[in-house]
Amino acid sequence: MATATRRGKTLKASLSEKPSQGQMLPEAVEEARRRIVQAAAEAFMKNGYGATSINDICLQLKATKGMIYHHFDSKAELFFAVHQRAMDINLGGMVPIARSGQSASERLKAMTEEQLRLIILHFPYMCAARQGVELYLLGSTTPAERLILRRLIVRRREFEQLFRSVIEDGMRSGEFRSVDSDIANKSLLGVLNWFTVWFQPQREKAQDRDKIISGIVDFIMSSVAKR
Amino acid sequence: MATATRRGKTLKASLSEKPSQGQMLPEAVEEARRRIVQAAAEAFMKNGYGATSINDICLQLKATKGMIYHHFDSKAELFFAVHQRAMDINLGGMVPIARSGQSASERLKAMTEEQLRLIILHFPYMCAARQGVELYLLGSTTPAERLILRRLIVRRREFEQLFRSVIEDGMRSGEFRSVDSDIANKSLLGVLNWFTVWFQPQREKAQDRDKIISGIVDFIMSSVAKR
DNA sequence: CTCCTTACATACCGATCGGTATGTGATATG
DNA sequence: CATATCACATACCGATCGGTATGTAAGGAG
Repeated sequence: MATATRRGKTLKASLSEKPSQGQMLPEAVEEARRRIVQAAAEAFMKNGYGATSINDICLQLKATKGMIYHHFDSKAELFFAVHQRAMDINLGGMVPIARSGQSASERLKAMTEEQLRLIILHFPYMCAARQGVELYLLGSTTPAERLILRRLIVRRREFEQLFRSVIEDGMRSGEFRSVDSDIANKSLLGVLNWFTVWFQPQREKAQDRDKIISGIVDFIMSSVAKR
Repeated sequence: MATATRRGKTLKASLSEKPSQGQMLPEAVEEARRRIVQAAAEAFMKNGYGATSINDICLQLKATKGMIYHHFDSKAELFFAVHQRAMDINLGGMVPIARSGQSASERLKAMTEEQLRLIILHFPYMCAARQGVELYLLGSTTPAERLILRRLIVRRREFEQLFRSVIEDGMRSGEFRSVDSDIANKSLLGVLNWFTVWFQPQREKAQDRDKIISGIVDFIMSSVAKR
């Protein structure tokens, strides 16, 4: 179709340096939103949610406040989008492993390993997500923000529950020693979450990363292994 | 001396509900500073450093901005005082145990247990201190703030080094299995630091607290124990 | 071509921020 | 008594915040 051809050209044009104004394709709009969320994630990582201004994100994005508010209603909703994306990544990575037919210890090992890789690969998102959890748990939010955060925390709990289930599976099957699964789970997540604080993606080299990952996996597996 | 007697009376008056104005005793000044730092710690815990305004602290303290700025030059210095106090508590608790003649595993167990108790006991300070570490590591600070934070991080490292030394002692003595002490240390601290995020002092009852503490200690000890 | 919508950019708003300048009442000093 | 100082309280400042109102250029529809 002629329309399709024209659309194809418009799409390519919109994906180049300067996107065209006026009516855009859904894909181009999606791309614009994606870029904003990416810039927001990086800004939130650097400054924290509270200390990040919309202007900071504009600077990162090399765009204006008008553009951001054209796509997102508020700073909170932008943070929501970042956190949402992080949970998509997390759940998308963990669910297949959790549902695989492997043994509990194999699954736990694969999950922690993959989770650490995902954190490194999507570092700004994961940093922002951790901040979201902190904000929610410490309860320092406006009612509007809290409403938005609540939805995210539901998915977060789903994510955390995956680890807990595997721990409990391992205890039932006798692979793991007897532990308080709730405490073990929170401690495990503490190790992973704190990783987003001290790890510096731009410093560490690839081989060091593998060492770090295997070291943390080792730490966690040992904490639930039988003596 | 007559002077001493008068001073004694003034001190008592200053420690009551409404402190007297005009010239105050050093002890009373110290008490005023202590109350400000306490209020600041609670505010920083609730809202985070960036999102906490001096007015928030005033509200918590039921005082005015004038009073706070009479005792502290800036918000950063106030945060510094909170973090400093937290490190006093931490080092004051850990050093004696670390230097005791006990075995590495006894020391590690005692240190984590005591650290968790200290976190619960001085919760606002510990939450603020964790935020300080995050702020520093993520590097989102003004040059002035960074200068102040740097001094704190030195003490923080001293604190963290205590755990690391014990881990290495345990490996040398054969009490612990062979691990990457740096990774194990950071993971251990992750468990402790994340505890300040998910633990809610006002909810948990005393007996539950003991269960939580022993659960976390168990998790950590197992992670370094020999199979 | 005109007209409308989209996708921004620009200019601006009230609120709030950290910080300061100044006023005020109590007390120590001489 | 006068005077100085301390310990605040009050009033205020420029800067910056999240958010909005409006202008404008680029398409698509007819």
